[in-house]
Amino acid sequence: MRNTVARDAILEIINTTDEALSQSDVQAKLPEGLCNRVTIYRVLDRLVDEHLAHKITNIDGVIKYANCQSCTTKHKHNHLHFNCERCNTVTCIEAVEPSFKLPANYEVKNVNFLVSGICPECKGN
Amino acid sequence: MRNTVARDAILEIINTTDEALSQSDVQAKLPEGLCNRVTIYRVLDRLVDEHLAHKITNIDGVIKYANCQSCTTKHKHNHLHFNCERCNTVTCIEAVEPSFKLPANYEVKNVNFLVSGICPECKGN
DNA sequence: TTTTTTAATGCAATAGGGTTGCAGTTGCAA
DNA sequence: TTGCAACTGCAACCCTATTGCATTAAAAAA
Ligand SMILES: [Mn+2]
Ligand SMILES: [Mn+2]
Ligand SMILES: [Zn+2]
Ligand SMILES: [Zn+2]
Repeated sequence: MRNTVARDAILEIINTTDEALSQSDVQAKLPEGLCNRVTIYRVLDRLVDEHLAHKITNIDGVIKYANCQSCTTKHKHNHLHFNCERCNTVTCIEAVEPSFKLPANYEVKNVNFLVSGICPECKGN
Repeated sequence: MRNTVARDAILEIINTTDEALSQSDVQAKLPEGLCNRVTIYRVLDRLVDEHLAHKITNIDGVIKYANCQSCTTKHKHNHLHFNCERCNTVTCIEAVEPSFKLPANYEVKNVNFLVSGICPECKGN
């Protein structure tokens, strides 16, 4: 993958933000006019292909992206994601991996565990 | 809630289908022209309000609806949902409730556990 | 350094799921 | 039977996301 201005800027944002970001979230953080909005969609998808970011489908159907902690050869993201209804953020709860056991013959390829409610920050205010 | 033709038909479909349905899935099962597509959206939402159906956000962001087994005063749906990538269905796995424990001060209001992969039917074929 | 290759981008159009405002209709309680 | 709020149809709209194609620009090759 080529090292472009858009890629650098977007990866930097993903890596320095502690909440999952949608395309429009990323756009809001990018310098005005750095790149086209379609490019953001494409770069984010490429970062997923490169195992540098992972996708989360929020409860409202919007796709959010967050950096990968340690995915080299393949993605592994069974951790929980929390969507705060008040501040409307989605955060990776890396420490929590829900356990479950499917009946026989189900082949699991991908997991999207999303819990929504009120986050500690909003709770305290 | 009033007893309308659309409500009756849609509730019947939801209750006799063993997979979660989107608005367009419901529309495809309804007799041509029985009601407007907007009505389907509105009826489905009303069924959720009445605790007769629950919502699931699929991995692709599309909202699906399935009947409630036993929700009277409030919804309780911590069970797993499985999305088959091959036959593109979403099914309630009522028997499986993933266990997890959030750090302190998170208030959970809603849960959306979605696992995607290959279902037993598709696996066998 | 210059040339070449092709990945990456911008732009405009398009798709698809879902919502909204409002006028007209209808279930059902009185 | 009547009155009215709940429900519906329709058209317009919103939002997220994708696609086709011409152009640009990394970075490999010369
Ligand atoms: Mn995550
Ligand atoms: Mn369910
Ligand atoms: Zn919050
Ligand atoms: Zn299947």
